[in-house]
Amino acid sequence: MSKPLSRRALLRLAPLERRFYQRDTTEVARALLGTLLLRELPEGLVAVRLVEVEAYLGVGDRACHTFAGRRTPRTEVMWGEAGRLYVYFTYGMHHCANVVTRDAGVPEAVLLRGAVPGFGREAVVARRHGREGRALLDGPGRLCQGLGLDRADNGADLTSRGGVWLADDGLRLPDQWVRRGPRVGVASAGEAAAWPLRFRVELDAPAAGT
DNA sequence: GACCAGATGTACT
DNA sequence: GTACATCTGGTCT
Repeated sequence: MSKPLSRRALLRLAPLERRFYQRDTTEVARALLGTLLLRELPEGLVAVRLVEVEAYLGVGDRACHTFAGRRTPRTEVMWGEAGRLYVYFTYGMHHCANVVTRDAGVPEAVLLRGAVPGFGREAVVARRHGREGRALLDGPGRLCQGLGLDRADNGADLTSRGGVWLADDGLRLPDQWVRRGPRVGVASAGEAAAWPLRFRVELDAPAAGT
C-alpha cells in the first residue's frame, strides 16, 4: 500500500464532506472503495480501508429496507441527511453498518461489507477474538464487530471527527482492480437481486477472486 | 465448498 | 403473535 499510516497523519486527514455522500448512490459506493474508515476506541485509534461495499437504492429496490417507502423507527436514519451511519441488528446477533446517501427524503445507502486493517490492527484482532485473514473484517457483521460498531452508533455523523468517520488519504484505485457484481444475500429480492451493485477490490491481489 | 444452527429485533398480521 | 432477517462460525465432505 502507500506510506505507513500514523495516528497523527490520520487525525490530520479531512473527513469526507457531506457533498461526497449526496451524489448518486452507486457512484458513492464506487468512490468509497479504498477510503479509510476511522474509529476512536478505548484501546486507541483504528483505521481500516474499505474493500467491499454494496449500494441499496431505496424505495425502488426490493432488497433495501426502505423498499416501497417503508419508514419505521429502524429505517428513520436512512430517510435523513447524507453522511450519517445507519447501523442495524440482524439474525439475532450481528450488526451491519451503512452510509446514508442522497438528499434527505431519499432513503438510499451503501452497506459496508469488508475492509482491511490499516492502523490499530491489534485492537481489531482482539475484538475479533484473534481471527486473521479473510475472517478478520470480511463481512458486514465482522466489520462491525472488529470496529466495535453497534446500534449506539446509529445516526453518527461521518463528516466530523466524532467516534467514527471516513476520510480519503489519496489512494486511487484503477477501475481494472474493481470487481462489480450482484449483491450478497438478496436472492429473494426479485429482479433487484441481479443488479450489479456490489463493488469489491482486491488490494493485495488485484487479479484474484470476485 | 456445502450445509446448518444459532438468538433476537423488526415488521407485519 | 409470528415469520423471517443486507450473517457468522462450526462441522462435515
